[in-house]
Amino acid sequence: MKREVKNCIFAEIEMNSLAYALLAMVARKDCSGYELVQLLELFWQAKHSQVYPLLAKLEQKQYVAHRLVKQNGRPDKKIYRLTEQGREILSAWIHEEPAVPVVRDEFLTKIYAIWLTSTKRARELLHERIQYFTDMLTDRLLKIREMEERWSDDLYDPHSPQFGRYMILQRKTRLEQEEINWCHWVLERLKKD
Amino acid sequence: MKREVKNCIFAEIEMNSLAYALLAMVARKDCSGYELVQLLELFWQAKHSQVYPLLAKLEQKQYVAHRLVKQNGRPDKKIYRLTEQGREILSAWIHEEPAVPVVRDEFLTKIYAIWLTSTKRARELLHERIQYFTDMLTDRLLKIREMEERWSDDLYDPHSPQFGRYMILQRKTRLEQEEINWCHWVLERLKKD
DNA sequence: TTTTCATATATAAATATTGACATATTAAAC
DNA sequence: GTTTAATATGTCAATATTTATATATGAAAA
Repeated sequence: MKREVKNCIFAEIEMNSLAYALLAMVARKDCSGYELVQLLELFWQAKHSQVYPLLAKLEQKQYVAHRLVKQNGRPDKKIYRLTEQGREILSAWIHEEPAVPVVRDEFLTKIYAIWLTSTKRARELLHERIQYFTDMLTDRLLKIREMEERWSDDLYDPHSPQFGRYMILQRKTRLEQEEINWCHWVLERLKKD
Repeated sequence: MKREVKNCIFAEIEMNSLAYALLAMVARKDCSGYELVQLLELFWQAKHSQVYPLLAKLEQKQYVAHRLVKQNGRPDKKIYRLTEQGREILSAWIHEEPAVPVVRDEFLTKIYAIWLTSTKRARELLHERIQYFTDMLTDRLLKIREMEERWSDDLYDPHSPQFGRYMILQRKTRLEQEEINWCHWVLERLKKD
C-alpha cells in the first residue's frame, strides 16, 4: 500500500502547491512567467528561478501552452494559457483539502526579542513596518480600483474568472490595514517609555 | 570583494532566520526543542526535524546551552537557555533590517480559481476556513489570558522579556479576527447565487 | 556616457524545509 | 487488550526555495 501508481513512467512532475498556483493564475488570464511572479506575490511568493522551470514542466505535461509575443522595445515574451487538461486537474485539486497556511516573518522575531535592546530600535522597526505596509496598501488599492473600472459587476459574480482575485485583493487590504493599526497600537505602548 | 571572511574555519553555521527565531524564544524563557516548535507557530512554522539539529548546532556554537530535565511519566527533556554570546549576536541581529515576510496559502489559490467549480465548494472552503481560524483564535485568546494572569503589568513594559510575545499574540488575534470577518463578507457575496 | 532600472527568460549551486523513519513513555479511548 | 494521542528527541532522503550567474533590450537617470 506504499507505492502510488503514477500515470506515466517518464518525466513525472510532482504537482506541488506552486504548480497549482500557476495554473490558477493562467486560468484567470493568459500570463507570461514574468507577470506570474508579480501576481503570485499576493499569497505565494516565488522567485522567477522557481517559476520558469516549473512552467516548462507544466507545459511538458500539457497543463499549459504558450505562444511567443514579440515586443517593440522589450525582449519577447512567452504568454501561457491553461489547457483543457490543466483546467481539469486544477478543478479536481480545488476539491481537496487545502494545506495550512505558512507564514515566516523576521520582523516579528525582532519584536519578540526587542526587550534585549532599546525602545528606540523598536520604534524604528515599527515605523519601517508601517511604511512597508502603507506602500503595499497603496499599490493594493490601486489594483482594486483598476479591477473595478475594468470589470465592475463581474467582480461580484462567483462564476467570473475575476471573482477570486478581487476577493483576495480585498482580503489583503484588510489584513494590511490591520497590520498598520497594530503597529500604531504598539507605538502607543512605547510612548510611556 | 566576493569572499566573506568567517571567524572560524570548521563547523561553520549559517545563522539563518530560524536560528535567530530559536534564540529569540529561549531569550524569553528556557525551552525544550519540543516546546520551541509549538511557540514558533505564532510566526515561523518549522518541523521538529529542522529544529532539533539546529539547536545542536547553536549549542556547538555556544549560543545556547542545555540541561537535562527528568520527568515522571514522560521522556526526559533538554531545556535550552540563551548564553551570553547568544544574547550578543541576537541583540546585534535586531539592528539589521528584517527580511520581507513570506506567506504561502493554498486556500487562497483555491479561492482564486473557484469560478471553475461551484459556489457550493466555495462555501465549504470558507466555512472550513472560519472553523480553522476560530479554533486558532480561541487558543490564542487563552494564551493571552494566561499571560495576563501571570505577568499583568510586565506585558506593557518594553523591557520585560514577555513584552514581545504579548504584542505578537495581540497582533495574531487581530489578524485572525479579520480573516474570519473577510470570510463572512465573501459568504454574503455568495448568497445571491 | 556610463550606470541603473524595468522588462524578459533561463540554469546551476547552495540552502531551507518537509516527510518518512526511528525510538520511548504514559494516559486515555475504544 | 489494543489502538490512539500527546510528550519527547533524533536522522536521512526528498523536495522546495533562494542566491548567484547569465543574457538581451531600451528608457531614464546620473
